[in-house]
Amino acid sequence: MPSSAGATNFPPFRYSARLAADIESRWQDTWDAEGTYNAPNPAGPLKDVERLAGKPKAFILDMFPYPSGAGLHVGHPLGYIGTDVYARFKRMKGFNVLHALGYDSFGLPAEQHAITTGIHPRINTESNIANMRRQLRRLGLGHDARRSVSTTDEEFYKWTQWIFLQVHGAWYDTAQNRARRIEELVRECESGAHQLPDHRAWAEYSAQEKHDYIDSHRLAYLTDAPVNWCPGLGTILANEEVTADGRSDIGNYPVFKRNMRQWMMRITAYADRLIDDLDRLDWPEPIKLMQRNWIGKSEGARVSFTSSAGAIEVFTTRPDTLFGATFLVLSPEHPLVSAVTSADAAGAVAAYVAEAAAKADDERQDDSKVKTGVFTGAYATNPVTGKDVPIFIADYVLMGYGTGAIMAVPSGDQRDFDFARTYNLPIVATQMPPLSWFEQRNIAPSSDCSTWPEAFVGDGEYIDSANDSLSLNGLSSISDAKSRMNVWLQSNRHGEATTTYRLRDWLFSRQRYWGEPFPIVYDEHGNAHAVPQSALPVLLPELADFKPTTLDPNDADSDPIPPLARVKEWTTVTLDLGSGTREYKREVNVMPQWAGSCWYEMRYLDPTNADTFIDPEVERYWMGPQGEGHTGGVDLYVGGVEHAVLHLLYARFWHKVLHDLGHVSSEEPFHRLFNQGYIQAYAYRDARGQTVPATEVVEDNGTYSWNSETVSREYGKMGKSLKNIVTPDEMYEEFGADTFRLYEMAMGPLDASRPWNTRDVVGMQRFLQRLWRNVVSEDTGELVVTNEAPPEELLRHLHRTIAGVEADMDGLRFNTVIAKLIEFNNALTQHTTAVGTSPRALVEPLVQMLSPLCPHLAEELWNRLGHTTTVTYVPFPQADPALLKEDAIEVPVQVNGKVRGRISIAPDADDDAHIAAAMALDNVVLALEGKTPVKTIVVRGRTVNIVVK
RNA sequence: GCCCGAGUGGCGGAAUGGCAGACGCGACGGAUUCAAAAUCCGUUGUCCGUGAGGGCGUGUGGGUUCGAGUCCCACCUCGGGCACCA
Repeated sequence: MPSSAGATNFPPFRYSARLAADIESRWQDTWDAEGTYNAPNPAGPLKDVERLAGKPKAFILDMFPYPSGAGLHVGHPLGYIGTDVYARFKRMKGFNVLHALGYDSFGLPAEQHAITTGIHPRINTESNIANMRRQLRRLGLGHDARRSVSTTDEEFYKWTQWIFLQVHGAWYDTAQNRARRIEELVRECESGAHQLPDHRAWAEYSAQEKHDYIDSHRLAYLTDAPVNWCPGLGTILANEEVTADGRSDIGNYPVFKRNMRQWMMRITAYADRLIDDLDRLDWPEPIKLMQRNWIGKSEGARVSFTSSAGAIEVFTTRPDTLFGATFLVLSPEHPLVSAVTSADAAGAVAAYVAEAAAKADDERQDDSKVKTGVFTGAYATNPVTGKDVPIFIADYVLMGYGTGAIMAVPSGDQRDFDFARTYNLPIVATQMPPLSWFEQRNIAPSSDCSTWPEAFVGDGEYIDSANDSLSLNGLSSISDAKSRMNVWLQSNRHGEATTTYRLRDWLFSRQRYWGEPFPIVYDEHGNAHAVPQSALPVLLPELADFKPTTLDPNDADSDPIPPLARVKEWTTVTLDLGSGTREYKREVNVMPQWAGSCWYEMRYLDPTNADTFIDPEVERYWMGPQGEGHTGGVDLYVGGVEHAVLHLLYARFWHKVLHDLGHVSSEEPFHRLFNQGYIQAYAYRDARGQTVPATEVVEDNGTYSWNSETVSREYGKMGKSLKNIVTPDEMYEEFGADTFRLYEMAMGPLDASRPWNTRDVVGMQRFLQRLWRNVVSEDTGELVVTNEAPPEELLRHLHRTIAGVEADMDGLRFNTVIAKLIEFNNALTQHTTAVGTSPRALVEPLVQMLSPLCPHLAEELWNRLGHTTTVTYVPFPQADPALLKEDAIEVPVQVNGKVRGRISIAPDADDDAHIAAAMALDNVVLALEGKTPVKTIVVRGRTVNIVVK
C-alpha cells in the first residue's frame, strides 16, 4: 500500500535516507580499505616519511571519552563531528592531520556494573567500546583507527605506571624551578650541596632517616590526607555523596572525616608555572580565569599574634589592614584550640568543634548562612596596636588553607563584618571609602563603621593606621600600604610576606579494583619501593567479587579493605630490589581515572611503540614547540567546559613533569583549547511528576500535552530516566549520517548549548536533496552537469562563498559555513531549475566545500563527476580577489541614529561623496526639514549619520 | 555560597560599536495534482496605516556614545565547576 504508492511516484534517484545509507556504507568501507585517514609518523612503527612531504602538521584532539554502557545519544558526537569537519578542512588546506579517538575505559561505572551483575568489568568495558566504535564508524569520522588506544589495555597502562614511576622518582628543585631525578637529590645530599634541615651531616642520618627524607621530597608521596570514610559501605566517598548531616547518600550510613594514608601528587610545586604558562596558551579567557582562581595564588603575609598558648600565626592577604584587626578566628581543627581555650569556655568550644567536624567544607563556606562561632575565652595581642583582641573559633575558617587561623578585619572583609555584627565585636575603619561609596549606599561619609551597611573593599585613603614606628596614614593604594606593612613586620620580627595557594596536592589513591595498580611495593618496615621498569606492567589480578568489604558502620577507626587486598597470592611478591631477594607487599589501592587521561594524547602519536611511551622524534613532530617561546602541544583540543579545571590542570602538571625530566619537548599538552557546548533536550512530566516519552508529547500554543493530559516541560540533559533520549542510530535510519552531521553543525555555534529538535533535521536533508539534484537527475541518475560557462553573478556569489566559508571554517563557525553554502546552493538551484543543467565550474567547488561536513555525499558526487581519487586531499577552492570586488555597495543613511534610507555608492568613495548622496535622498530631506545639521559622521562603506537639532 | 558562562521572532539561531532577525524549522498563501505526499514560488518580529511610511522592539533598570544586541554598573533567570563522577 504505502510501498506501491511510494514506489510509483518517488523519484528513483532521489537523495533519500536509503540512498544515503548505501552511499555512506560504501565509502566507509573504501576509507577503511584504503586507510584514507592514516596519518604518517616521522619515525617508529608508523613511519612514512614520503607522505610527510614537508606538509605542516595539525594534531586535532577530542577529549577522551568514557565508553558508557548506555551507548551514545545525539549529544555525544557534537564535538567529534566538529573536530572531524575541522580536520577534513585542514587536510584540504594541505596539512598532515592526525585525528584519532581512544577510550578512557577504567573507572567507577564499569566497577559498579561489575558489582551489581558479577560480570568482569573488562568484558563489559570491551563490549561497550565495541558498541561505541560501531556507532561512531557509522558517522564517517576520519580517524586513524590504528591509534585508537584504551587505558585498560595492558600495553597502555604499562606506560601509565611508568609515568607514575617518573613522578615518584623526581623531586622539585625550587632553585632551578623544575623537577629533577631523585638520584640527583641523593647525590646532592651526599656531597653536601643540598642544605639539610638540621645540623647533622647526611652520613649521620640512619638508613631509615635517609629513606624518609628522600621520600618526603618526591613528587608522588605518601601522607595522611583527610577523606570521607564510610565503613558501612567500605569505601571513601566524594563530597557530593555525603549528605548535609554527614551520612552516605547510598544506604544512609555514618561518614567519618578522618585522615588516611594516601598517595599524593605534589602539583602545588608547579602552582606558579601552571599560572604563568596560561599566558602562552591559546585557550578561552574564562577557562584561564577558572584555572587561575582554582590555583588561587594570593600574596600576603604571615603575622604572628602572641597569646597565652604561644604565638598564633595567621595568614592574611591584607596585611595593610592589620590596624583594624579586632579579633582572631581559628579553624575548629586548629592545633592550638585546646591550649588557648579557657576553662569556662571549654564545654562550648568542644561542642562546636564536634559540630563543625560533621559538616562538609562547601557547606561551611556557604556565605549565605549565618556565621557561627564560639569565643575561646582567650586573647591575643595585635602586634601593631598592642591591644588585646579576643580569639574565636568559627567553621568558616578552614584548616587546609593558609595557616588555619585568620586575623579578622571587619571593616575590610565582608565575612568578618558579618561575624562582628553577629557577636557585637568592634569594627574599626583603617581606610576611608571614597565619597561615591557612601552616595551609592545613601549614607553620610563617616569613618564610624557603625553607620556602614557592609565592609569596604578597595582603594581608599588609610586612616588611624599608625604606631610609633609605622604609619600608613595618607597612603591611598593597597599595594603601597601592603609593602610598607610587610617591611615593618619583617624588620620587627612579627611576620613576613608570603604567598599561599588555594590549590592542594592531588589525592591519587582509590580504594577500588578497576584502575591501574600502583607499581609500588612495601618492605617489612612499611617503606615504599618502586617496582623496576622491567617488571611493568603490574597486571591487575583476576577477581570474582568486586564489592568493597563492608565493615561495622559505626567504627570510625577501621581501615578500608580494597578489593586487591583480598587477592593474597597477588599482594605478596618476591623481588630483588638491590638488597637481595626478599618478600614485599604490593600497594593495594589503584590509581584514579584521571591517570590515563593525563597523557593519552601522546600514546595516540605512537600507539604501538613497545620500547618507550612515545618516540621523542614523533613527539617533537606532532607536539613540539612551533617556535621561540611556543609551549608546543596539541593544535586543537575540543571538549566540554566541565573539564575546565581538574582534568586540564592534572594533565598539564604531568606533562610539565615529563618535560622537566627530558621525556617530551613540549611544555604544555594542549596548546589551543575550544569548549564545545552541550546538546540538551526537553523532558516532560505529568501531574504526578512522572516523566512521559518526549517524542509523544504534542505542543499547542505554548502548552504541552501527552495522551491529551497536560504535562510540564523541563530542560536539561538527555537521559534514560527523563525518557528524552534520541540516538544517532535513529538519525542514521531516518536521514543518514551526512544529514545528521550537518544538522548538528548547523543548529548553532559549536561552543553554545542548545536543545535537540528532531523536527528541524529535515531542513538539512532538503538542502542536500536540492544540492544532489543540482548534480544528479532524480529520475535517471544521470549527471546534469555541463561545461557551460557560469553566469557572472553566480560566479561572484561562488567566490564570496568560498572566502566566507574558508574564514568561518578556520574559526570553527560551522553554522555560518552551512548558511553560506545553502545560500549559494539556493542561487544555483534557481539557475539549474531554469536551464536544466549546472555549470561544472560552480558544482565542483561546492562539492569540495561540502566535503568536510558531509564527506560521504561529497565523495559520491566527486566520484560521479568523474574523479577517481578521494576528495579528502583535494586542495580547498581559492577565492579570486578580482571576483570579490563589488562595483557599488549599499550604505544606510541615519538621521540622529535612525535609518532613513540607503544609498548605493562605490566602495572607495570618499566622505564628501557619501554625504552628497545621503543629502539627496528624499526621505533624508524630509527628516531634515526645519532642523539644523550639527554634525555628520561617515564610516566609509558602513554608514552615514547626520546629527540634527 | 564561591568561581565561570548564557539570555535576540512561535522555535534553533545570524549580526569587526554602524541596515537587528542571515540560514533552517514551523505557520500562512499560491503553482503543480483527480486528490494527497513530494517539489517549486511567495509572505512571515510587533503595533498604526489602503499605501508610501511611521512608532516600538535583543531578560530588567541605569550609564557611556553621533550611534549599543555588542562596551560599563546593578539586578533577575537559566546552565557548568567546586578536588573520590571524570
